[in-house]
Amino acid sequence: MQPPLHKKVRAVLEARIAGGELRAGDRLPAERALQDEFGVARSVVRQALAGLSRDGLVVSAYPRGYVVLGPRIPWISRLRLLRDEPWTVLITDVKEAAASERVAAALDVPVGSPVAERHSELRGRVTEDSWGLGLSSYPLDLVDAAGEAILLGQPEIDYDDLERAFGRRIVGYHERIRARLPTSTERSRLHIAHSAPVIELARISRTTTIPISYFVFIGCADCFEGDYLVQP
Amino acid sequence: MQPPLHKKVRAVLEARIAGGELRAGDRLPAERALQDEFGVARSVVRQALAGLSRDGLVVSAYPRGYVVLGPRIPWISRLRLLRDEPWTVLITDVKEAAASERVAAALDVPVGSPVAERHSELRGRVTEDSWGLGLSSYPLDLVDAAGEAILLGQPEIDYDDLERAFGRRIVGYHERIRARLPTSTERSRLHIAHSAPVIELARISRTTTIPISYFVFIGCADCFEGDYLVQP
DNA sequence: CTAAATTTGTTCGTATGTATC
DNA sequence: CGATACATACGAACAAATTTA
Repeated sequence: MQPPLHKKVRAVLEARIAGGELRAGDRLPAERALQDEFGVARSVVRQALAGLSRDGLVVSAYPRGYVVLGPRIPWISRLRLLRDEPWTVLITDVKEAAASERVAAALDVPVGSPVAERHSELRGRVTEDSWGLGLSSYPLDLVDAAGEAILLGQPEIDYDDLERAFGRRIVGYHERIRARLPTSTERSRLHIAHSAPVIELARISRTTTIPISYFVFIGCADCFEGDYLVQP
Repeated sequence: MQPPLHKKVRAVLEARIAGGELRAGDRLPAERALQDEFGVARSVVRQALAGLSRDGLVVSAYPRGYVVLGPRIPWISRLRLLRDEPWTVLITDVKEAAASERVAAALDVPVGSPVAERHSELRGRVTEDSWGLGLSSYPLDLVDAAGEAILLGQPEIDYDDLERAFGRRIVGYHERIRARLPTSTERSRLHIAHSAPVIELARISRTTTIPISYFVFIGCADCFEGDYLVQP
């Protein structure tokens, strides 16, 4: 059970964009050129491009190729940062915890079940302002020791890691965006006023049968916007 | 230059969901069954299903078929209504106007150019509460008389109408979601408190070269959430 | 101004893999 | 274990739109 080809192609292109090899405004090589380079069918290349387009990294400039839009923040690629300042992601805490009611409902496990929690924070690199708070939760009663090591030990986790930890393929995720006023905790951690709204993104990643990850990100409403490219 | 097949298939399935022929929780016919029914290739069926899935109307329940999630509000299908009450859409005003700075920037036309404006309102059918306000703007200097008639005359406009009015294919759109506090006008029209945030969705539809529609929807933050299904 | 080249979009057909029941 | 149904993958051809020669 190896990862599908289109994911590999996509990962390579993503790395080239993140690494600066392809910059915003650049044109991607033509589909047929990528087809030849990777030795795959054109449909595979197109699947990869569709994925990059969904995440806002590239856009089709038909019929002049695909244009790079620029790098995004990993795992919240559909939230666009409205600041020019460079940012940094801090993993502030990684621990085992008992599932709260909300997490339990999202992950479809009993309240109090063991979950891995990964707290993160996004902040500006210059001003050191905190722009957003993240929390990922993973059900621990579904993984073995090796999986637990991935979820609780690694500095960073991407989707491939997640699939390895659970030994299952992620078939999709469901993302919800809401706006609301901040709680007092959020106000103090994000240093925002009582009346400044926050934007909340909640994502449940699913295998074919069960949810395996619940991610919530809360950011200042004036720092982020949801950003979706849709091809009808 | 007729519309692509996958759009036709999608339109038929959309109509079946909107019309109640397919209800939430139902399973869609298998891809191969649809392939036979419509007499198209399976890739075409899959394109149609991918589109429905993006709009939150169906979801893949691999490998048990596609499941219907239920009808959505047209042209804001990616905003999910958080109320159970039935809703209704009112076209409150249709007129020619001069492009404001914001509209002009979005549509890439000079400030003051003629645009068609379509104001709409979404409200609960029982309580008659107003939940959201919509405004679509279309550049009029790019259409002929027939196009103008469509943009300024028809009761409802969908994407096919738009393509007819401009004689060009819409290749995609860019949707942005933001949260903010309401303006005084919005407060009074939506009957919300000063501190209750609103969610703002802005969408630019584009042909290959130019934007041809700018749509802004503003809703109470506690009435709507962005709702995105992503298949990585 | 026209024609060719380029590149994505659409569509077809087929085959095999994989998860669920 | 077999049937079902989606996921992945290959290959090919033509259409449509833009740029270039």
